[in-house]
Amino acid sequence: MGRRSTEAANRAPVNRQRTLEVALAVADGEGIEAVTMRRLARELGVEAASLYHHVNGKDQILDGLVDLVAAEIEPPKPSADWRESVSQRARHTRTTLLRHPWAVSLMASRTSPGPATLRLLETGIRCLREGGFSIPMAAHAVSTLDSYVHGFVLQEVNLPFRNESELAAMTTAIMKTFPAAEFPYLFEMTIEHVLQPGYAYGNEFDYGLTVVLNGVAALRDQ
Amino acid sequence: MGRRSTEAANRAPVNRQRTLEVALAVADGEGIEAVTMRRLARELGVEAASLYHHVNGKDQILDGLVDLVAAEIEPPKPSADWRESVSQRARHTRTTLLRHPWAVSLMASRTSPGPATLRLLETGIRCLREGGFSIPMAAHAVSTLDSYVHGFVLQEVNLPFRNESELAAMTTAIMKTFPAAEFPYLFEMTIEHVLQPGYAYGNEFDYGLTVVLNGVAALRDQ
DNA sequence: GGAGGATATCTAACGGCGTTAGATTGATTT
DNA sequence: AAATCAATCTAACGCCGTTAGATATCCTCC
Repeated sequence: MGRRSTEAANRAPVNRQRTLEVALAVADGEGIEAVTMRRLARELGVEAASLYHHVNGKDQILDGLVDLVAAEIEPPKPSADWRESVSQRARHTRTTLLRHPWAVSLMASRTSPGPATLRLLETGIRCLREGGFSIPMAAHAVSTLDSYVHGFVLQEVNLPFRNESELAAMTTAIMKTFPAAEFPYLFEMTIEHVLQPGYAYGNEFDYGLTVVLNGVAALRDQ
Repeated sequence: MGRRSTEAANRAPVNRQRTLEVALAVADGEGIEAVTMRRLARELGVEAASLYHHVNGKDQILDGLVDLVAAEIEPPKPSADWRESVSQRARHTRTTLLRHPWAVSLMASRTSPGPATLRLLETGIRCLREGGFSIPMAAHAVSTLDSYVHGFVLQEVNLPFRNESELAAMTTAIMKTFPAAEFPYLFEMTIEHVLQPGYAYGNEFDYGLTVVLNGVAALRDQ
């Protein structure tokens, strides 16, 4: 009967790339845990088992997602100033990862890097090497920088609050659970810094980035 | 019949703490994905549903695991030198997390911090404050440091190789997949640095830590 | 000592997951 | 028209976290 055939014809073809696009949309919209074979299949108008003709398994989908996100990270503009280009790369990495909050943990845990992931690394090393870093110092520097950026964003995307009042609610709840005498410095910082109007954890990023860049600059001239 | 009763008597009592101990052992031995309600129950000589009388759900077990690991991180020895104590705290954090490779991602993603987690944070802030950091500078510093440490260990525990020869196999495999002209700096660094005898990614930690400490020191005197 | 209630455990099931085997369909080529 | 081949389907397997409700064990109080 032709019904099935017209349905199939009206449907965009299922393939690896379309599957990844759908997976990206689902992950962004409802979190990475909503990315299931059955869900992607439904989204593509197909049954779960059919996906295995286009993709080796879920792991390959996750690898593909990571590389999609890596590809989205805008490379730094060429600059004579290594500090500027390295800093740009770090900031672009962060903003991109914030758009795909599920991606940080995934990037670290995936096993086989895709082309975009390698390109991102290449870019980082290039900025440093062209800025005068020796090979070993560039290795130290890129490891330090990426560790900082990934570590920061990892914490940032997992914060259990999304605005100042939720933060206030959460911190005061924690403070009520424990006697103040037990964590004097923590409570002091909470009250006099974190709970001050205008505080946002994300603002710490630039301070830390400057710290790391300053430290890394010393490596260059070593 | 008394058989069941003696069995129950011979069995160590099931409770929250024992459940967490078993969960820790299973996670260390076979990875966090082996920590399932059914598995923990089997390990405790009980059915899965029974666990729900001692624990609210799997999330609570994961929270408990994170705090167990946090409690294991040895606090730095009191020292007049903030640099030394902060550095010790960072190194202890790393070595502990390396003993429980599943813990890094979990620590970041869990929502409600336990007492040991808070204590660890308190310790970090105290080292800095007693070392002469103002409240805002201590906030910047502890965020930067912990971001770096967690970020580094996150990459470290997810490395898809465990020794020099596996690293060599993997890197050469990657290099064969892509044309050398595409990633010149990356390949250069791989060949002239990473593949040199004695290289181990873990050694980068101390370089980065020094970098961050140097950068953070400038915050203090700002 | 027995009754009653609390606590702990059990069995059974629900809906979901990734994955596989094997049948079926549809289009393309011979 | 027959044969081939890729794409899809149905059905199932063994896991998962969690819940409802029956059952067993233990402690307390009369």
